[in-house]
Amino acid sequence: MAQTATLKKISVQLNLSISTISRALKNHPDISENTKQKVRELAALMEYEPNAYAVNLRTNKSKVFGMVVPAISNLFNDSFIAAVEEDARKNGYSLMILQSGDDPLQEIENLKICKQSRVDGIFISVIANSHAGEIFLKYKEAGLPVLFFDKTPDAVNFDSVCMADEEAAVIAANTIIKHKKKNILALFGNPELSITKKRKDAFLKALEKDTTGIIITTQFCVSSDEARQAVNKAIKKAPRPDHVFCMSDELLIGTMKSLHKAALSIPKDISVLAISNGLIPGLFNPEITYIETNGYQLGKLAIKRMLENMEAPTPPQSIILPSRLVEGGSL
Amino acid sequence: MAQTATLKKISVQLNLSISTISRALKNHPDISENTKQKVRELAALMEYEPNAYAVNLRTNKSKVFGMVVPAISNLFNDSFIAAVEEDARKNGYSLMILQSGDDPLQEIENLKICKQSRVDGIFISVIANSHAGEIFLKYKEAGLPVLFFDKTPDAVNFDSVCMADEEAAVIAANTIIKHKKKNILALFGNPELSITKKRKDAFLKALEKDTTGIIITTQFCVSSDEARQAVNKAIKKAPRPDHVFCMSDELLIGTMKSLHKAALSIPKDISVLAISNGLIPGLFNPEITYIETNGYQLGKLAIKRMLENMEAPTPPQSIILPSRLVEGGSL
DNA sequence: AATATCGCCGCAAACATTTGCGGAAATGTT
DNA sequence: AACATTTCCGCAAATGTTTGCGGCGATATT
Repeated sequence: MAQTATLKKISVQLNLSISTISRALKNHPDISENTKQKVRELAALMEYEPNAYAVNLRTNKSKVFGMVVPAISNLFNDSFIAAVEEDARKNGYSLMILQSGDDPLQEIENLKICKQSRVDGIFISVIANSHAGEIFLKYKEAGLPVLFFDKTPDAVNFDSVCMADEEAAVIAANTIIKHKKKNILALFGNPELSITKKRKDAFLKALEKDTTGIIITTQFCVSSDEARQAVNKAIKKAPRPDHVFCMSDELLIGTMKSLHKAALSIPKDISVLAISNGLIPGLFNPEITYIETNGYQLGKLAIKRMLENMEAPTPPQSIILPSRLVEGGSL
Repeated sequence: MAQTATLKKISVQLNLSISTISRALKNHPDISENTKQKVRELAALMEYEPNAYAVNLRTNKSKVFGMVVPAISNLFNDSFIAAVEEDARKNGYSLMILQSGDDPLQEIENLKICKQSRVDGIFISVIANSHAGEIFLKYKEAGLPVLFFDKTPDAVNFDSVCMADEEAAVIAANTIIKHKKKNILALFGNPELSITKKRKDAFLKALEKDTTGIIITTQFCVSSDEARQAVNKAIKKAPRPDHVFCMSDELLIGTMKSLHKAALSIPKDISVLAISNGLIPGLFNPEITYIETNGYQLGKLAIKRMLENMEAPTPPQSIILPSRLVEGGSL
């Protein structure tokens, strides 16, 4: 209950001025070693801690980053966030997290909260039908760094950190060709997202190279359950697809539930390939072959870029994390 | 690039005092409707936003909660955090997240960061060998609310929100008895955690009631991989266990990898039961029967409790969320 | 001995906001 | 017409910290 210590309280005890206390605690050369010693001792005794708000007010810096995501609880986002938090903390920054759900208004609201909280920078993965385009521009002009990750708008001239979406899709397509699959069910996420378009276009284009007559059925699913139903339906048709491609963990989960229920054997009856963070594919037997999208690594890149921006403003960059195939036994 | 608007800047434009602007924007009755109108218009035009730091400095409130967890990326924690963030935001609060890893010093450091950031309250799930006991006491005495969730120290006189750990363990034990399992491998997490002790003690005690001669082997595993190795070893022994109990998702994952590799059929060769958030058990075929620990629901309870505390300080409560059995086909 | 240098420290303004108090003008009351 | 009340607004202090500038005594330089 002891009142929290302030510079002033220390100063009256020691019969010194506030400025001297301040300088002593920051090891300013103007202050003699003698008084520094005294000040430090009393400060430690009184458990002095600088009032962050006063500091922020004075310096106009908060040492806080804002993180705006559709949802925290997501196999990709959570590891991304974990990585960003780790390195932010190591560099004296904290992370403030806001979820947008799938509500464009909430996303805008969250950006405003970041602004009002005077964060020093914003990480954002945009929602499907984001309306926040002009806000990004405005913030940027106001000198508030905005960094997009994973799900980015089509805006240029911003920092962004993404998976190699096209590359991943191409690897997927080539893997499918290599295994001579002929009747493909390809599941993609929310069609409003540019990440979906990119992956789908690259996937289809890469498959076109195969001239042996592949049948491709593409389907958009915005939830695990939609994927399950899509697969349910597809495997009842004749001819049954001999392969399912899932562009995300969510879709993979739905797919596997359907295949389990239908008691189809993988990869004998049907093969499976996904783009994933890696946890989920490892749970099945056989393990699912996947193209890795490493949220943790991406987070490391993102925070690195942001910290560079804190040092000195640099021209915007698009950073892309390469993909790699991790072989399971599902194909 | 326009300098951010302040009360002062509005005041000079309108030839009014700063205090009048401040009061007008808060709809203070002292100010005439006429000038309120003018002020509001100009404020909107200039895109005035109150400087959070100045407000916080003045009011000594931050509208920010701190969340200290061992790790964000965790099937339980991430949904807990998501729930807390949702309702915090709805009530005008933001969430600042700090990860402790498994480093007691980092945990203490994170608590200090919370204090220095002048958060209005702290949610914390402690790490295995936490050294932060005295700090909690000190913060509490200083009027900074601390709420424990999930992994709590043995401290009394604090708010805490937990799963019904004993109850879940008892349900598990009874389920095992009901299914007449006789040779049980029981996997528990970090033995330093009180949650582990509680679950283990309750589990063993409930199994004692069965007098038909059950063999129980308990094992502590601090990672998914340790669980995998433990199961690997156990199933090679004769007689082979006819059941594996896992107190967490992490252990379940390791267990399933081992069982898959050994090509044991569930539940014919061996049955499985877990305490889990629900996502992972649903991925297997058959789905794993589990006792539910709902991080999301727990988060809702936690933030509700914290917000009550903001209204008016209330005596500490221990809130316990009941458990329920969710039947899969693994038993 | 006069001047320059240096070590050590305090004054005061600035950051943006909130709020108790008081004051002037306008209106209402006898 | 004298007084009381109400309406509307400004002054100034306070929150805790940072920092440019200047000052004073002591030592060093010529």
